[in-house]
Amino acid sequence: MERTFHMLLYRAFHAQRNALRPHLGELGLGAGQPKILGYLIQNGSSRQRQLAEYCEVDPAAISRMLDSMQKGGFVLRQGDEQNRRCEQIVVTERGREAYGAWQGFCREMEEQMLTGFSDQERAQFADYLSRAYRNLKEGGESGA
Amino acid sequence: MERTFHMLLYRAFHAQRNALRPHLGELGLGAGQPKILGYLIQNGSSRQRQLAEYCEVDPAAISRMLDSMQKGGFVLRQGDEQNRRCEQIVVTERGREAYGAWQGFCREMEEQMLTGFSDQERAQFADYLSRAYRNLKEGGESGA
DNA sequence: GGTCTATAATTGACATGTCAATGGTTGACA
DNA sequence: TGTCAACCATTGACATGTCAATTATAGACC
Repeated sequence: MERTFHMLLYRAFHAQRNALRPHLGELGLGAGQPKILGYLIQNGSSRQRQLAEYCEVDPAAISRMLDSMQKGGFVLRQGDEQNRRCEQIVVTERGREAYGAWQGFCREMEEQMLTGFSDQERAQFADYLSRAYRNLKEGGESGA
Repeated sequence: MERTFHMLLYRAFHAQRNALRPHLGELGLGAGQPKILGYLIQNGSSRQRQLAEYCEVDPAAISRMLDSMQKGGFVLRQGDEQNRRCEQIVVTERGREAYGAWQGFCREMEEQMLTGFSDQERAQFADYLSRAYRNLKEGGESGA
């Protein structure tokens, strides 16, 4: 039944998303939003352009997600004095809390996903995924 | 920088989709549509409900994709005489051709993605992805 | 036969992603 | 200084996904 890697990756990814969806609902976050919070927490603040690059997503998507996250009280847009084109985005306390909870859910999901994997297999799996990503990324840059 | 499996899987999946996107444009297909064609080609025809289960997607999404695919001449909806609630979906010649081309693009992409992977590593990678999928799937069924 | 429930598909409302176009701001350079 | 290109964010149009509600048909049971 078509055991292509395209299919395998799609299904694993999809199953992950489905496993996490209910928790997103609990937290009041959308699917792409925890990633944004994680980046902001690590970096203190960020422009939307940087967020888009980090998330590998169109800036338009970031813009709209931030609308919703700001409404939910997870982040703030504070204009940049030096450069009025830009917005500096910062996380609120509420955003930090939500991200902490999210990480817990992710760990649970990951344990479930990796049931029966030895430590060595986990490391190998992570390595394969990284290499696959890099291979595609490089091709996309030079080729296009 | 947060090396979670959630992140790793997301990025690999995303890179795959980005690599294939231009080809989808060429073919006039949307992202979820080749999967539908593949199923129809293997099974001759199908109801929309079955397609939704196979694609692990809401029936509503299938309904709208079929609208577009029918408009594009890739499939036909032919009512079921026995059960007028249902539609039997069939692939057109154009649909078969597009799917053939799609498979070629997928193989190319896969080669790119697996550059530097030995045969044994490929097999292992596929195995890990399948196991991860099954683990999540089972948990989702019993747990929820 | 008539009602009641289950099923197939569709539709609407919303979130997220793409691409293309727009608006403001900055900065470089003649 | 004035123009022009580059850049950041936003918006609109569209595809895809979710969930919830609706419509039409089937099938079961009284």
